[in-house]
Amino acid sequence: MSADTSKVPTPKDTVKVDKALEVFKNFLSAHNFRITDQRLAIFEAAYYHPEHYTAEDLHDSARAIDSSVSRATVYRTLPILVESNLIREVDVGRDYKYYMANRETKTFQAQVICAETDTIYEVDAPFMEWYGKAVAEKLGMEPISQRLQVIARPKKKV
Amino acid sequence: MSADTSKVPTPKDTVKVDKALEVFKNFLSAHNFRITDQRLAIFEAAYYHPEHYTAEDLHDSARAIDSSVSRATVYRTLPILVESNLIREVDVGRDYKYYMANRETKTFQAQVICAETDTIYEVDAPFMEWYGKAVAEKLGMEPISQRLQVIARPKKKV
DNA sequence: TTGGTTGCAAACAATTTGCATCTAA
DNA sequence: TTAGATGCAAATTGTTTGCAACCAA
Repeated sequence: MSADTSKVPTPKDTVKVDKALEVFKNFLSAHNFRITDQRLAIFEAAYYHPEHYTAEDLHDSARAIDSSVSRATVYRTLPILVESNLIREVDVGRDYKYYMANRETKTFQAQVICAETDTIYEVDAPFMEWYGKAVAEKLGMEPISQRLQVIARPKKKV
Repeated sequence: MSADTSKVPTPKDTVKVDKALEVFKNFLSAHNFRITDQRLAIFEAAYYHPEHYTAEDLHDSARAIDSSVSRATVYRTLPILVESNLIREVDVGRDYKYYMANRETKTFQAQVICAETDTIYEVDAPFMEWYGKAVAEKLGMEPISQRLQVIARPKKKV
């Protein structure tokens, strides 16, 4: 998350932080959206939040940075963050949505949801991109996005 | 769907209809649930409904059979139908759920959702069973269920 | 100055639930 | 007879929206 206070941030950290923040600011400007304290607080909370989080989680985290952030503004800012590709939505079929930072997106990822702990794991699933394309192909279509989700339980040790 | 009215139902049709109904009635009895007119109407509407449908769609269809069926009873009966494996839930990430009859389930099916028409297509995806297992395996888990969904658009004709 | 933003509270929409009444077994 | 079912309407819950006050550009 935020820099370890026990030492000065490394140049590398600074560069990374600035890059994402810059992307966000540029995105706002490019769309004639204003750069407000609330949006910056939500960005910081959203981009550096570890693991998956709900809108409510994000509301809490953003308030810790700027207590004036309202729930409505969180909900209004989430689509902007998703659109700018800084975070992504992870819908696992609950009645609320999860989000997570897009810090270092590599290959396609599937979600494995543990039925016992409800934890959501992101797992590399490199073949999916191709396989989803093959499935869509059967209907003469091309994929825009896809998701593979596996509800699973821990294997019993033998 | 229902028998062609231009001819007498074949013995085969009759057997199929009776079988599903019997499964439902047996399921109810086995769980000490009562066999009511409303549940029978909902079963019939749910099991013979073509394609995917929402709870609201089902409510309409069931009312056409028995006008006394309330929305609450539809919602209360859906889990029973899913549990008895006569229908299955198809969650495509909207704010309401879809259902569809489990008439002849063969291999694993993926959903392809057309971004232009919103139509949901069920497509055989025989490898998924194995692939989902492989993905869960990476975490030392075994799959309980899985879903592959592809949002797609029609390919442009060249 | 002014058009985009905000917080608040009310509005929404799908689904669930409390309760008095009904009914299958 | 009686435990389970039903319809109705109210409640729930995550999310959206109208609006007057605000404020970034």
